[in-house]
Amino acid sequence: MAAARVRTGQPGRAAHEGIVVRVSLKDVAAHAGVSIKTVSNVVNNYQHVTPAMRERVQRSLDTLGYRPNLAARHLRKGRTGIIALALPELGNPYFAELAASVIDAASEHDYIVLLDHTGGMREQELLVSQGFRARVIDGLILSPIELETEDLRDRAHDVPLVLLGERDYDLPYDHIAIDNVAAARAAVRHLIALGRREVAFIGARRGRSEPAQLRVRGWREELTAAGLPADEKLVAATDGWGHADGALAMNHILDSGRRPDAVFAYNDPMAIGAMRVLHERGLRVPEDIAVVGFDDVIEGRFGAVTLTSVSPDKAAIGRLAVESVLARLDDRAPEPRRIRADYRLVERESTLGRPAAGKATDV
Amino acid sequence: MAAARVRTGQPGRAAHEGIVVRVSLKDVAAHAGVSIKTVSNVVNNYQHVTPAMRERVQRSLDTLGYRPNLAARHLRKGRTGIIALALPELGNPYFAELAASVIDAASEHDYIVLLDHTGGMREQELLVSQGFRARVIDGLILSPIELETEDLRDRAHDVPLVLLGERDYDLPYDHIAIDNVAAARAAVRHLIALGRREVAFIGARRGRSEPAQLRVRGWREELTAAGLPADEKLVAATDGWGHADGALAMNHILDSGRRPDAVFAYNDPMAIGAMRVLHERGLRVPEDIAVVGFDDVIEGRFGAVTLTSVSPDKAAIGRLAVESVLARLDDRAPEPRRIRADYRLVERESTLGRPAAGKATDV
DNA sequence: AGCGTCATGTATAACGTTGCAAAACTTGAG
DNA sequence: CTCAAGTTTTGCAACGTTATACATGACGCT
Repeated sequence: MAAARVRTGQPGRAAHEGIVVRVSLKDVAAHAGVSIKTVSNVVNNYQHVTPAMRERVQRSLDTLGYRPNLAARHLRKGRTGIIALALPELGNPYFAELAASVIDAASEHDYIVLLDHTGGMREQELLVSQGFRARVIDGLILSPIELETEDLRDRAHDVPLVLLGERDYDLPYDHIAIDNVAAARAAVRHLIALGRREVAFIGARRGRSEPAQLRVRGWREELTAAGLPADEKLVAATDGWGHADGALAMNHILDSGRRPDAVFAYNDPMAIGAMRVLHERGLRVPEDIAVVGFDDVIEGRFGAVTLTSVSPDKAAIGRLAVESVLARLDDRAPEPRRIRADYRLVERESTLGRPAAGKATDV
Repeated sequence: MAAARVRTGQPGRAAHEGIVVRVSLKDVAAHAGVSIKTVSNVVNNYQHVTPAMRERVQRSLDTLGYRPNLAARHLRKGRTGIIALALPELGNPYFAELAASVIDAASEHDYIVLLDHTGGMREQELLVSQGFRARVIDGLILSPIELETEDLRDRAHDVPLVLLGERDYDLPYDHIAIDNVAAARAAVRHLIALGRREVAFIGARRGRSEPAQLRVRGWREELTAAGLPADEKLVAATDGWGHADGALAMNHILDSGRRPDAVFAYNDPMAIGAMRVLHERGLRVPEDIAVVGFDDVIEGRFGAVTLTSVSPDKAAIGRLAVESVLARLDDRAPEPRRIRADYRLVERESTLGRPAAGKATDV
């Protein structure tokens, strides 16, 4: 009962008994006996206000419990204090952790985050990028999967856009990502250094847009550099990027009669799905097959076999994304930039030691 | 260059070359040669507009590419079209999946979701519940952890609040949750039916507020009902609810010299953390120790040992939460209600079969 | 003393929308 | 042909804020 919707007919009366009425600058001005603008000046920390006046107004502000009406402020200033973050899938812990990092970074600048998910579907991504889903935002951070260059080219919109993730567009937008090719090469290099010779890649996306292409390229380049064949038969394409897709892809490779001694997965959930399949089929990780994932999500650290993974600096990515949007909003920010975030390879049990089979003679 | 911030000095000019200028009702009215209000009427599907007029205005609307200014609309109507969702931790996949479900449900009603996370900390939860974090919202869905009854009692606010989760407050707010006691009892009953006699509980929260108390109670009640001792020494308290906390708690119990034949964890991440510890210490799941989790997150289905778990109907919870908020917004909605969502127990490998030790004579 | 300069406070006009009530039309009955 | 009773359209005010430009007064410098 206490907090039901209550509104007095006469706006401007002070709050009492825990019931809130909206109090506006006008009310505060009346209470303090000054003009509305002066109250506004105090609220906005305008420079030229005498300490005495400031204190007097502040007292009224506190007494009445004034809280600015953001809609009005927005209408006047054209700013909302909200940025949107559109991610493919919240179910993937990488994106969930990234979202948390963006929310925290935004919060430091007094910005609030409106979260949306696209399911990685072009249609949804288009809607988001055109601003049809959320229209009260100052800026947009988008992690696209299927979106094409032309979809973004004619984005008729003045809301600053910052792109996240692996997709690479030749367009004048800020783009924040780790160096996916280099990171993939580091992962494959690690496997090769362990004596692995047949490295499969799971998670190349079906369809024309090939969002996973940078990681596939890294895989190919590193194998080639090591003088090993980059056998495209060992690249398994999938429809999605979840645990189940990883499991499917792993089964697919094994069913084809191949028995790679290492697997590099597009991301951790897929790697974990693949490991489950290996377990079901009696293959040991890492002895028979080493596995490397991507994203370093928390669950990779608690399986029966902990997962080696490429670990992007999520906190940095979130922070950089927010800062880029805000910079562009304020017309600071030079040319659109491609920003590289840090990453590192975290080695765990899934790549511990040399292969059992290939090195059987050692035993 | 194409989509940089561009604004003409003269608002009201039509869009051209992919550059957007803000076009208002006034511009459309001028273009169509009618009053602003008539355009507004068309936009809002007002009843008394002749088809001819409607079409004429619509043509101008389309030509100029009118899009309503939500700030102005909000200022006028007092609605934003945004509801906030405040969750403890996005890193926990349960909450991530729940967030996805809320976003989808809101989207069906043309509402957008502002996401916040509290870290499960009272201070943050208080801020959120008082509306200090997000002030542009029509309603709030909050999943509290540490918040106390008194914190909510004097919530001086007219924004509808809907509570989610296990915490139970005796306050006039809608509250959506599964029957935690019954669900916990079902989990424990399942363990007992498998012949387990010493069931540990991990994840009772330290501190006075005891957010996990309902599940602990279910554990206690079911054991007692089965004539088994509910040994409080088998209840492990933790600081958090992540994988690491589960691992810690499991180690704690084993280090104390106890060797339960089953573990019921507060949630899946804790259960998985516990299973990792069991694996490290050479205990087999489920032969030596059966494990049941809570929340049925996706990762539980892909470990080396898949996890039996209580599966709340997340889609329903999200939908019910959104509907409750909106109902209260429209002053439909009777008394504040306690709504029970469905759940079921999903049995997987971690509770497959009878204990190896206790039933050794059978072999 | 006179003048310009600067600090401080204020009145007013937007921002784009919708509710209200009145104006301008239609229609039909008498 | 008039008038009442609609139907359709319009004008105006208001939502709460801030930018602009102006008014006031204090101060320092000739």
